[in-house]
Amino acid sequence: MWVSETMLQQTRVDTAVPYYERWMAALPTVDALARAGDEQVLRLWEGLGYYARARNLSRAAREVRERFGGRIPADPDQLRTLPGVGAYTAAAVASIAFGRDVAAVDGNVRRVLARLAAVAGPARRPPASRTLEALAAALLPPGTARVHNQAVMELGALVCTPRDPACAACPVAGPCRARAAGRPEAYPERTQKKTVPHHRVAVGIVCRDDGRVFIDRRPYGGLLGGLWEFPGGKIEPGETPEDALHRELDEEFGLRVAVEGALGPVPHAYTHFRVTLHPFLCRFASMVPRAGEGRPWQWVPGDALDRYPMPRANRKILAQLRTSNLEPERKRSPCPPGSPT
DNA sequence: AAGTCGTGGCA
DNA sequence: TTGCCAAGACT
Repeated sequence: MWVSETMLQQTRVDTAVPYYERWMAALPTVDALARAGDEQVLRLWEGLGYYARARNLSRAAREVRERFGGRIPADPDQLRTLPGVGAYTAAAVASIAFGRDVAAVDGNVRRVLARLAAVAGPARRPPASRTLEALAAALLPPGTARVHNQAVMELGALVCTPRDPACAACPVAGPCRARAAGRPEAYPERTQKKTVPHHRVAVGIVCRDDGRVFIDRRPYGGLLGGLWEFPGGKIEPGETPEDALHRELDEEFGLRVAVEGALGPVPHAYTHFRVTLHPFLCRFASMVPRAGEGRPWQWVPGDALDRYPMPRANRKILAQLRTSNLEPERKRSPCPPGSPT
């Protein structure tokens, strides 16, 4: 339940299911998770997004071992102290896995209750959020949390949907005040969205004559933290993609390359900005590594790239490379033949 | 309180 | 193409 609820944060069930099956097969117990390395954990998580969830999950497994004797606590307040476990996940695990009588309030529940009681204001922020939490607790029939929580979430997911809710099929259409008011989809109130910035990024697939490719590891804590990627960086105003590539490779790694060809631009959308990747196939020329604490990097065989956790956008580039005619003349071995899974 | 943090499906 | 959003947590 803990793993599945974590995977389901901001993620659709259909998306999470195959990841869940694969994860539980590889790491079936808290102890197995506690002993697993971040490399394996992130590889299992690759493609699901919000990678802090995976890092927190393995950290929390170690805490369960050390602080709770290897037993996942049943008390929501204790669950809540584990990294990555917030109010919703604590309540979901406590109620569904352990039968505790606590209301789990997720986005579905907020929407259902906001409509049922016509609660004004953005549902995720006070004072509406407090009203909705109190309402959820008050409407929870004692002794039924395990089924009740899932029923309300399911109602929100299948019937009381964000747009065009199926009120005709709703078991609580009668007392629903938003429906009575005529516009159920007006609840909960939307918060205004900002227009997302768009960045252009140059990316280098840098190959050596021995068929190895350069990758670096993104710092923990930030965007795509802990994942490996092809080097590169933001294209500044007035700069060509190729100029940006040479500048970034030199600045970050002291890496000099010869560009052998360009791949098509790869569009990719993150949560709060969009990027267009401009990938270049490059031949390694020289490298004078920077002194100090740069980010980790290494040369890996092209066919080993699928063993490293990488961002989705990098996999897109790799897939494009395989279907292009841009692969360079080979001296000894292919560069990179990598067949990502 | 408001920003950060992925990805894929859909209109 | 663009915006919206989906079983949130953390800073």
